[in-house]
Amino acid sequence: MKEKKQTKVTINEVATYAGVSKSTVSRYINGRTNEISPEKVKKIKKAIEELHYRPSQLAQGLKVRKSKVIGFIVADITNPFSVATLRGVEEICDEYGYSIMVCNTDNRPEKEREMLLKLHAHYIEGLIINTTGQNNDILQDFKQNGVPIVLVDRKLPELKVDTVTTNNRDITARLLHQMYEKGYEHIAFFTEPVDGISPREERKEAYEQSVRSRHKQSIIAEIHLKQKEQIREEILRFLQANHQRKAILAANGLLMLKLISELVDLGVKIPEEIGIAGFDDTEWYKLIGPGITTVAQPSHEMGKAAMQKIMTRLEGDKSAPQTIQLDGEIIMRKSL
Amino acid sequence: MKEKKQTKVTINEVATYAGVSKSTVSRYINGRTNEISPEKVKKIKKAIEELHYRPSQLAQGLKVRKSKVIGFIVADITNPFSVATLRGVEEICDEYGYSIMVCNTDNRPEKEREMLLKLHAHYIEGLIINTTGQNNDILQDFKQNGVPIVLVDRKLPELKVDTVTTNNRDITARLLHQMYEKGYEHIAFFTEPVDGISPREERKEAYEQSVRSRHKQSIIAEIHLKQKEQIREEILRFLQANHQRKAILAANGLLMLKLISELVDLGVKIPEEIGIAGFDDTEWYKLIGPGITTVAQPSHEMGKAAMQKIMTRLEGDKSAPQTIQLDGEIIMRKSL
DNA sequence: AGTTTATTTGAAATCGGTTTCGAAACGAAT
DNA sequence: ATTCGTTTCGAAACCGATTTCAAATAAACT
Repeated sequence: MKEKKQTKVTINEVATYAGVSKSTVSRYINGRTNEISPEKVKKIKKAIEELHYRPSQLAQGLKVRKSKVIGFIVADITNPFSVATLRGVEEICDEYGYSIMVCNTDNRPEKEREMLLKLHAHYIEGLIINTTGQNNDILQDFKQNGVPIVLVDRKLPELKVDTVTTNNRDITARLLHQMYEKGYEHIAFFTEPVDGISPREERKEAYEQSVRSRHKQSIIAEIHLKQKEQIREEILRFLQANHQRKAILAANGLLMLKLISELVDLGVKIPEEIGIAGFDDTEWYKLIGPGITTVAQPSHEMGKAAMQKIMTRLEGDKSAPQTIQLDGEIIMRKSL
Repeated sequence: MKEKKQTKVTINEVATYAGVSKSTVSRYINGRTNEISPEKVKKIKKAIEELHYRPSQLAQGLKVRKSKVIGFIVADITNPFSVATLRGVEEICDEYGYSIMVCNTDNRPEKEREMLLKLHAHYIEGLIINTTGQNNDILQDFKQNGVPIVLVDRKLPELKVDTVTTNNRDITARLLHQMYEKGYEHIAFFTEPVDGISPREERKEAYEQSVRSRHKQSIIAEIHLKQKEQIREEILRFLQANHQRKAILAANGLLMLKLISELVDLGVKIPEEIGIAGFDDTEWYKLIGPGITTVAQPSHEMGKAAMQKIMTRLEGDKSAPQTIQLDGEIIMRKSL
């Protein structure tokens, strides 16, 4: 069995097989069957089926400047939040026949930069991005070129583009309110370095404001997850401060995971010795310890909304950039 | 500010800007600078930089039949196993400048079919797939067309293609061995319907064999996750059988999650009243109850291996299809 | 029947690249 | 000065589609 040169079937082959010109086949593909005589329609249809023809997205894209691909850039694909968003995006993409190129940046601006350039070369028609915020120039370029961008989760005020986020401030305030209601007096806020990342910023600010309005002292621990020891130290410091009725609010899921890990290792009882709550709900939080109280983000909905926005932009909507804010939900469990 | 017709910069513009022909620019792009005089090289380089030129992957791909894209089809993207694999694939893709189109099939053959056709239209150069096993004809086509395929996790013996899996049989046997060592007498196997899906099949068979070789009775519960009640019923049935020293082995992560959920709801003590163990380790298993014993699959490595294989095939390796079997690892925790 | 109008159709240009092929330029060899 | 071998380069064809444009055919109207 020699090298089968078995090349893809092209529009030309369909044309000759059906005995028409490729122009006509093209018309057929694009649904302009009203411009074609019924017999030829039949023939073309037959030819396409028998040859298993499928138009090349590349050729098509090259000609009409539409790749039918959208780019999805995410800071950390291992975060379940990202995956849920991806699923939402995918759902809408499917509806419209779009494909997704997924890129992971590991929160590294240079990698994000590369990915952006790569996607650019692929003529993506739209971009959904959970950005590091360090590549605004390229994003600007996309925008100039008429490629709609939607920021998810992380805002970027200096860039005037559509954005889908959670109502971080409000939901944080409400969660804290409930924590105070439950009698916690000293609530610490554990966060990764804010670094201009909007949800972190908003949560932190909401925390500070909440604390301030109750004339308490804010206790903020900034954790670098790379430094394995640091989180334990911060926990110990907080635990050893001799006040009662303590709780920790963790600013994101990954941090929460580490936090619980340490607490379990230290043998600290939740919620007796310390209450905890955090962001980014996942199905297994209910199984951990007494069940962990969290803010569930509507990630899936966010993905859907983002892609939907891309589509309306592609369909010509030129209205001012919109910020869609979806509501998170507080899932009360026994960790408080 | 009117419609900026701001179109992408093309090779032609670079050519005229640099005062050379596009052939020469093309030569430059493809690194054949030895065929170009040093001055022109300089000029072209300058032009490219100043114009921020990046060759169109579409045009390039159309001509050379290489899209620089690989397809990754996964049965369930919300499964952490899939994500870990994706990360592995991505890592290698990056190295070679490839992009990934991710498709989720929800384990539905028709959706898988659509995705396959879509990817085909995009001229993907390689395909990594966690298949439902119902679209072998299309996979066959890809293969015929010279698009390398790698199956991950799920084998398909009737298709002669490269495959990356875990040593399911062996690791299952070993886990069961350890369970018996620990004194469990009655071990039930909970699985989703096997449906020709190889890892499920292998795990089940290994279980049956293990049980048989010890002259015990196999207790297999086939769970349809759609039917919410069923899992609880099966659990109760097993619990109520009046033998002692029971344990459940769950065939995959999702099932395990439901299982634990129910056990917690029922207030059954793990491991006192029942031992449990399962597949697909994730970071939070150590935090659930006493810590859940699992088989950790080397998902990330599997993704890397799969993509690596694609690359060697693309580089011309014509050797017989290979099955790469990576070792899972038993992570013993307190749930046994 | 003759003219006008509407409907079908295919040839050719185009999208942005790559590649073949032959011409021009250059120095070296005769 | 002529010939030959390299090296450097651009014109043109091509990848697989879409689209314009004008020709051919059919239908409609005097």
